[in-house]
Amino acid sequence: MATGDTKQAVLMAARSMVQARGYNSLSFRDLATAVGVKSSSIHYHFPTKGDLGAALAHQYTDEFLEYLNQVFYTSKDRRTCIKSYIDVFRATLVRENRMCLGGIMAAEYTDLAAEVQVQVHRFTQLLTDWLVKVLDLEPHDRDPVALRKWAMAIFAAVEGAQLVARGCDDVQVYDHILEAYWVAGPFPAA
Amino acid sequence: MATGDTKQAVLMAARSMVQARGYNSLSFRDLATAVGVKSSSIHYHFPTKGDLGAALAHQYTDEFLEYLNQVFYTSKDRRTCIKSYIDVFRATLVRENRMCLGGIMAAEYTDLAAEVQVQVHRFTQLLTDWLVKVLDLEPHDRDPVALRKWAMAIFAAVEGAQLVARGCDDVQVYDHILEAYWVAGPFPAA
DNA sequence: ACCTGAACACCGTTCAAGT
DNA sequence: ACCTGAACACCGTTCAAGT
Repeated sequence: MATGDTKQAVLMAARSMVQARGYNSLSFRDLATAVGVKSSSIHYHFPTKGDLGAALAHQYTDEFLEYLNQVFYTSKDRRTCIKSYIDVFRATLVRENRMCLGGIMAAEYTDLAAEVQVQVHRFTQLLTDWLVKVLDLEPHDRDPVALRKWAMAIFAAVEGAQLVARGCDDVQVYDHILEAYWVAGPFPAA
Repeated sequence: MATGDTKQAVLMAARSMVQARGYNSLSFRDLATAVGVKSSSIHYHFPTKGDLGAALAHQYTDEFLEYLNQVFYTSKDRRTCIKSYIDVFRATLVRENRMCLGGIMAAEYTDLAAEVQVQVHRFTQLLTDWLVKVLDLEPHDRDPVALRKWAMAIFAAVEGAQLVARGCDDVQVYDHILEAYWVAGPFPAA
């Protein structure tokens, strides 16, 4: 086996396990079995579960953003970008009712090691940065502060739709919620 | 100790523990220590962790709804009802960065016992029922199907705001997101 | 450099035993 | 009716030992 193969295999296996069952349910022994190694070997690459979780979230954020930036540069259209954004979250849901790593870790936040919490912040920050960039593609009347709040609102609304749809075990729920978002936003005007 | 006291004490302690650290992190031994009894005693009242989780979620939903119905009957005003709804979710967040039981269990959904999953569905169903009732207080142009989607959108948007704010460890984030929701809903119109 | 086996204190669960 | 202690197979973690 080439150098770094085990480490990458662990990260890959861990990612899908966390997205499926949550970070707390992630077991070094299950992980070891999946990769074909002993649990103590995983501790060689990731001394603590926190180290693994942090590496996992960091890599996840990077790849997520790489994809989003690709979307941004190929479309340069606000509505298309947001539609693609929505589709990524939908796709994870379809894949065995999985959830966004950032979302599931936010739910488990209080119980996370400090180094993992930092990665949750980083994920939220970088994704809302991207959304700000997208919203800025077309003219609007919001100042920078209001714009960031708007981006966070979109981020939260999509995370929430995914969370609720997962709880309903039904991707259609995700579609219905997003349909309603498009119509008028979640709240009554007056 | 009077009859049923231990059982109720277990439910109360378990609720705040789950809201703080998640269902998966709930430990029968911690719970036993908190209540002042041995872990095997808890199994007398709740044979499995699933039994405890289901009882917990059921009671939580009932109390939540009792409060919301109180709000509904005293105000009978759409905007006031939704503002109260938002405030309840804010209050749980303020209390030591806790989260809605329904939300945190939705995140852990795949790992939950079937009887707990059912209670997650029940929570979602009854809260959106209440939101439908509230939205119906004032005239609108949506058919029953669209109305339910609207209610689910509000439900998801608020859950999402709580989730993201928790991940940021900052109640202000919750306020900012809801501020943006009120302005125009999360998505750009055109 | 990378992996392992054995040990530690934890977990949910079971069950025979106590009152 | 309610509680307990001891046992079971599981956790993450550590560490001395192997190659």
